[in-house]
Amino acid sequence: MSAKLKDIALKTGFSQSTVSRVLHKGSQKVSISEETIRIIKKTAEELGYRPNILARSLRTEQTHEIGILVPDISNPFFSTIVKNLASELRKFGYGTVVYDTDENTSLEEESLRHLLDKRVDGLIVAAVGQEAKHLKEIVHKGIPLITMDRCFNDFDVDGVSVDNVQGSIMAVQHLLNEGHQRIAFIQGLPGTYANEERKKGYAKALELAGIPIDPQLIGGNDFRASNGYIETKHLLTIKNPPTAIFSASDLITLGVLEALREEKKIIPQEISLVTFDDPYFTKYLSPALTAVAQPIERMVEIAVNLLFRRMKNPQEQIRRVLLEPTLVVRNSVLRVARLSVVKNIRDQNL
Amino acid sequence: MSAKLKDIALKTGFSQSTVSRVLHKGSQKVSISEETIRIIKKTAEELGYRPNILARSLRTEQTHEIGILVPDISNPFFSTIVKNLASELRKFGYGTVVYDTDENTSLEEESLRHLLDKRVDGLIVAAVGQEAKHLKEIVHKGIPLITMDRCFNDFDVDGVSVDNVQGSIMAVQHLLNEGHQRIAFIQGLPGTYANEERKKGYAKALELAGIPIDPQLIGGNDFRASNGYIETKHLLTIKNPPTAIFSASDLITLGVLEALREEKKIIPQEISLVTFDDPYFTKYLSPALTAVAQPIERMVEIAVNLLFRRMKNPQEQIRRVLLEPTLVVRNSVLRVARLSVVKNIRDQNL
DNA sequence: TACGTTTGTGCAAACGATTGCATTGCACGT
DNA sequence: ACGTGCAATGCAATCGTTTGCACAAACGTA
Repeated sequence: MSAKLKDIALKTGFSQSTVSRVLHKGSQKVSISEETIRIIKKTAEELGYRPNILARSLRTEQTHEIGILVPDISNPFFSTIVKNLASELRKFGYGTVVYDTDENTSLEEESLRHLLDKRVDGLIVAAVGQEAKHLKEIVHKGIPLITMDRCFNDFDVDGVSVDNVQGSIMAVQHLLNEGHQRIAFIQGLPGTYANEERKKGYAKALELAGIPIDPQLIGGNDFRASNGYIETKHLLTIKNPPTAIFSASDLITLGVLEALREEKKIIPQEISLVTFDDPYFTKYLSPALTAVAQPIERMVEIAVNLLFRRMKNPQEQIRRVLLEPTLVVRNSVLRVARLSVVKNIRDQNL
Repeated sequence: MSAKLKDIALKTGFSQSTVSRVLHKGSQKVSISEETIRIIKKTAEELGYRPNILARSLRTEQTHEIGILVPDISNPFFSTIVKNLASELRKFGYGTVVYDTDENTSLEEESLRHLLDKRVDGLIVAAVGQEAKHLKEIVHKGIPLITMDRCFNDFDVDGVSVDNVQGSIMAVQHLLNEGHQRIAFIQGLPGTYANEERKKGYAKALELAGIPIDPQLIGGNDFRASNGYIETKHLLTIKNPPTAIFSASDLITLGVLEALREEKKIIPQEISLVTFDDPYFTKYLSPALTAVAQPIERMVEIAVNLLFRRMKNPQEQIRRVLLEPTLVVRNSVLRVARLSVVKNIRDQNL
């Protein structure tokens, strides 16, 4: 179809090798006369030459493509990550191949296989997170892989995540400082790194405050809106309901909001709310939500950095970076009057 | 690295050709003995053979990849489209290569070039929409291309979009039916297909109602939140401000909400709002927004359908599909009392 | 028996680029 | 005058698959 090296070679009278060397300044070892370079470049231009990257990759065993795996690209958190990753990698001349695993480990395995079949030069993975076996295999094969956002305790690999424990602590301590004592936690998918860490932070904050954990106040089983909805409905029916809810992700929070509206509970007057994650629309909700924000740009930058470092030097020591989240205080938490706190405590003692 | 056809050939004693024919049930023309098939498949399994798709594509001139171009993947509308497209195409054994053009025509051209370099088998494009020249070239080269959501008047190519004129008419007529007379329109990027069509619908609805268009009530110049913010602020300062705002996209609407909150305008009591687009969080906003929803799943399905049809038969007649949008009525529009309507009209006559 | 036809397999040429190893000519030093 | 070295270029193998063509054996048929 389009022009190839051979065509240019034929037209200029030079050999294919020379043409190749001119057009792809690769092997700088050999020198070529200025005149030749001029002629070849000109003819290439005229013929509208475009290299066949399939052939090139086949030969060089490099695709200049990075595989990206995310659990749900329709989630703004991940689509923003993808967007930033693509633009960051472009700067270095790398393309991206994105797969959505739909929070599904077996789809994740399949995607990974495809990515390997495509011979990507490296991988950046926001894993589903329940299993790391397939990921371990890849690292074992020597393919550069960075985990992002989601990582594993039992899998020592380069990665960057936010400090989930810390984020939860910030959220819960904020609630405590505002006078809340009965704080519910609606969790995501148990067994995943993010969820366990966030739960740990919740527990830690309560422990530090000397408040015993009430198992009734912990519920939920996945990261979806429906989960938030169901759990909230349930929390409102228990004997001594929470005065505040801390929810483990933005989607869960949307479900919480829906349930609260249905039950005509006003935020924050009747119940307070803090959420993990801070997608771009959080501040437009009414009330604007107090949220634990993750530094996405920074995370992306570091992930790319780690990846290139690993690609350049496969022997390099493993690095795991933990970023600090930020608590963005908006209007979804009510300051509980001291009186009522005292009253609460008295109630409990009765 | 991994096993290749040659390895299997060597191990089994058959030729590479035979192995190839067994493993890739391609050319069914030739027959191969059951026994041979068994042996070869078994050895392939044992060696963990995975075909090198670079070599394959180089040879067959088919990549089984579809290029997808969207103007902003961090926008839930497009990320949902991408997600659905990927899953739909997977069913047919096709992979996807996604590029984000960042609403930037020159980046779109560059992405297109990359996609062609990658030898994708077809393209589904949600164009930036100001220029179609580069897209025309591609179609001219005979590469299957479908436009989606964004299309062009002066570019006759297969495509599927929502009926933007109709969507606007529905939105504006709803406002009119609820008694509004002064309806502002905050538009997106002028010159783009979607914007012009939406503006046309706005004008048409007013015309049908016999209401003259007040240029003061039309503003805006891109699809971003900041645009909505600025225009709203401005609209609130004019002498005879609107009682309702119709905004041309979800992002613009977020800007509108921010401005209205800053100005302490209560929706819908003090000002009504209808928005084009209906991302998943619209119903969680307070109040939940009345919105023009686009049938994304249907659109994706049709786009894929059109693409395969075109790929199968390049000569097929061109098809442009227009889908009906839906008006989702929620709580952001106030029914204006008849009295005040009459008063409005009297005021205008004075 | 002789001659199509079918069945199962192999040979070798593509696909388009890269690159180690020649090869050629020329300038320079001795 | 002769080797030495460098600059500029070409040869040809290679990456892993696919596939048209050839071919041998087996089979059916008259």
